[in-house]
Amino acid sequence: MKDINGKTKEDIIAQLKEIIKQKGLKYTKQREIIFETILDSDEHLNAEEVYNTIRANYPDINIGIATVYRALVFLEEADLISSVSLNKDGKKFETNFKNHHDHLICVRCNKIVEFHDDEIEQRQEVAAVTKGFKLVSHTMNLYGVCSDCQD
Amino acid sequence: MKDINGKTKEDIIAQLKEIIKQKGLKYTKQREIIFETILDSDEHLNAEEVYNTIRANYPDINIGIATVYRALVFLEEADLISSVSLNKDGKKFETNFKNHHDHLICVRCNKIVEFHDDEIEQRQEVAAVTKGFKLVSHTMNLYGVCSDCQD
DNA sequence: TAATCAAATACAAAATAATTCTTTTTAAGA
DNA sequence: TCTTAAAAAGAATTATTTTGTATTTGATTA
Repeated sequence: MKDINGKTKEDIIAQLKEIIKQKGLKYTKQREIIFETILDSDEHLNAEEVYNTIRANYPDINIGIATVYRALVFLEEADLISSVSLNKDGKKFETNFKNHHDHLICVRCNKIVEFHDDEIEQRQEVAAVTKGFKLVSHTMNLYGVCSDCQD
Repeated sequence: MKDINGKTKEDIIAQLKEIIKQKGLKYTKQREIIFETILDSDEHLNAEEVYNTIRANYPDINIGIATVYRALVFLEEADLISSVSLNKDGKKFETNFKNHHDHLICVRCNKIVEFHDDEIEQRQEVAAVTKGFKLVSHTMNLYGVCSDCQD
C-alpha cells in the first residue's frame, strides 16, 4: 500500500465517506472511482482525462462525463482536490493529500513539475503582512520551457 | 497622455505597427482597437470582454468575435500581451507594458492589491533552473484577509 | 490614383467544452 | 423490504472557441 503524505489510501477514502455522511449525501461507486483515479494519478488530470482513465481501468463501470464534472465540483468544494487552469487542456485536478507545492508548467508541452521553496513561502508571508493581509493560502505557477522542449 | 511604464501609448502602438510591418502583414483598425482596449484596461480582459468593450466604446466599428480571438493570438505571439487562465472566465489578457506585479486577494471582500518582491522573483528563477526550466513568466496569487476585513 | 494581390475581415458554420434536463437507478434509513 | 431523495446515465442544450468562405481592405507598384 502506497502511502500518500503519511496516510493510506484507505484513510483518505474513509475521509471522503465521512464528509459525504456528514452532509447527509450518498456514497456512490462513481464518486469513489473518480476520487481514486485522481489519488492514483501522478499527473494532473482534466475532466476528460479522468473520464477516459475510468473507462479504460474500470470496463465494468458505466460512467457519464456529466457525472465526472459534477463529482469534480463536489470534491473540490469538499477540499479533497484542487484545480489549476492552464492555457490548454482546461481545468486540471490533483489531490490535496500531498505535501504543499507549487507548479512549474512547460509552455510548450504543458508538462507540470512540482516544486517547493521555503524561502519563497517566507517572503510571501512578509509581503502579505506588509500590505496588512493575514495570509491564508496561495497559488504560484511558474511558466517556462522544460528541458525536453528547449532547442 | 497617461504614460505606461515610461512609454506613451503612441510609442507602444508604434511598436505594434513596426512588428506588423516587419512581418509583411497588414495594419488594421481592428487590431489597433483590440490592442488599445487591452492597453487602456486596468483589469485583465477575456475575449468576450474585449469584444463587448469595443462594441460599447466604438459604436461605429463593426467587429466580429472571431477577429478578436485571432487578434489576441497574434498579439500574444508578438509578445505585446500575455494571458492567464483563471478557473473562471477563461483566458484573460493584459498588456506587457506594465511593471510586473503579483496579486494579494482578500478572501472576504475580493479586493485585489498588487505587490512586488524581488527576492521572490530571484528564488523563482532558481527554482525553475533547478528543475531544468527556462523561466518565461509566472503568476502568483496570495489569498488572505485584508486589514479592513480582519475582526 | 488606379490596379493588383494577398492579408484580414465579417459572418456563418463547425467543433469543443461544459452544463442542464429528464428519467431511471440506487444508497441509506425506517 | 419499503420508501425516499440523492445521484446516476444519456440526451439535449448552452457556451465558448475555432475554422471556412466570400468579401473587403491595406500596401505596393505602376
